[in-house]
Amino acid sequence: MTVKVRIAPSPTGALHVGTARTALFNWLYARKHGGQFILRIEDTDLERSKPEYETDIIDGLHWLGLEWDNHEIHRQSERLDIYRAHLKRLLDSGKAYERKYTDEEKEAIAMQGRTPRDSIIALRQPLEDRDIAFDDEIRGTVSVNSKHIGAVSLAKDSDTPLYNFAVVVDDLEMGISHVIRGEDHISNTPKQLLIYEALGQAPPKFAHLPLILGPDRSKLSKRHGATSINEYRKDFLPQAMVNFMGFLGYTYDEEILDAAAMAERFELGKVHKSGAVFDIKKLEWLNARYLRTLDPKAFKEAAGLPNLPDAAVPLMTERLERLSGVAEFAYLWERPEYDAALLLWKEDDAARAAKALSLCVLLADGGALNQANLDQTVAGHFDGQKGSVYWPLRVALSGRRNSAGPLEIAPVIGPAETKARIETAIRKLS
RNA sequence: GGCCCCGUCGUCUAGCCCGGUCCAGGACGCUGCCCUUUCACGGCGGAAACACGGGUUCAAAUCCCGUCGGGGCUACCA
Repeated sequence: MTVKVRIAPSPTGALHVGTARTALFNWLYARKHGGQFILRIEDTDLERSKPEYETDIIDGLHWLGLEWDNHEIHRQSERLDIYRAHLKRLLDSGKAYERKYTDEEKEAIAMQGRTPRDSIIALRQPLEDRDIAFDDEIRGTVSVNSKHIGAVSLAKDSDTPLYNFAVVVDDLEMGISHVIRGEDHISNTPKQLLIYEALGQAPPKFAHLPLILGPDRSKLSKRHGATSINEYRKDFLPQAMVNFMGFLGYTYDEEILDAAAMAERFELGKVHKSGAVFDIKKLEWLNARYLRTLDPKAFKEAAGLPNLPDAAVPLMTERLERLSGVAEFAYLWERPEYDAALLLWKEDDAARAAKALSLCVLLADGGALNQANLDQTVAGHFDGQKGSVYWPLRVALSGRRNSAGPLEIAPVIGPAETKARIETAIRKLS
């Protein structure tokens, strides 16, 4: 069977991590089987759909590197003719009908603050009770009795199809082989099965992915914090994000692997059944790992610091978890502000620190500020107390309680700036 | 409420299908020590889980039943 899958986001909000993860799994499955991966924008809800959300979703998918087939974007709003034709057939054959709302129903709708219409086009459902079942690729058989399935609404009118109907028609028309989507759609599936039946067509295979959960184990949503992929772009590398999302509902033998490697190993049947909590700590750990593998050019681009000297890169990547953390390294490109007291190592006094720094200036002048000479200074003048020399020197260069080492910083800022900063420190001590 | 899905360390999970090799393994996080001028990296340790109750069996995290718990859905949204 030719594999053809799709990601079908609705442009009623920015790209949600759940949607991104679903996109990834679909992409993985398509890659694994040499199939196609389609992007379909489900914008039948005219009131809530916004072009800027569509743009955001597309940008986010590009950022993650989840490219879809032919770069073609299918929009439901541009396929109205197709739904209309199918709807007409259903109406003509009596499989669908115009369902009048009762006064009670209208009242209930009005209670929700919407103005009710008089009728809707619905599926005419069989009267007898029977089990509607499907074989989920992840969960096995899922079965629901038809009496528990409510009215299946198809369209508001011939020009405005509703979700369940549009999805079925599109999946059919596009020849989708596997519908891989979130678990929150399980209860829609029996309704859609009824529509396939009315249309006289065989349904595709279904696979329902476990949900991504917040710390309280409910479906990840706004109240848990950032849910939009956009909000992660300033801190995380797309490779880390993809690697992380790949583990939300699946286990690979290795911890670190890229999308192509995941695709090789991916099997639908191995997807987990229960929801996974989105653990930002693990994402940070992964991100740190990926950051360290970046070459200077790639890092500078990702960090938005095009003018950073290459020598500064390893020093930063070894310490960063989030991209926005680069601010902590401002001492590499601007002279730091700090309190003189910070220059004092443990019980050392200003005189001792000043003496250490003066010796450092001498070394810096001679272009001899290196470990061997520094250690010699420590041994010769400071009773082997390395901190008495290294600490004030480091603070002179970084202005921080915590930072990279002085011998790492000096080459980055250059000899002249190094000397100037040490002299500034000595002045602070007098 | 009804329907559906799920239930191994705090979190992601291996093991469960094909019962013994599991006084349950790995990773993140937490934590102790080492390295060390600080931070980070790195190395070596530690604490930490089979939801509960029955049953089947010589033997159950693994099979069966029940209970409890959590979640999803219940639109003229998707």
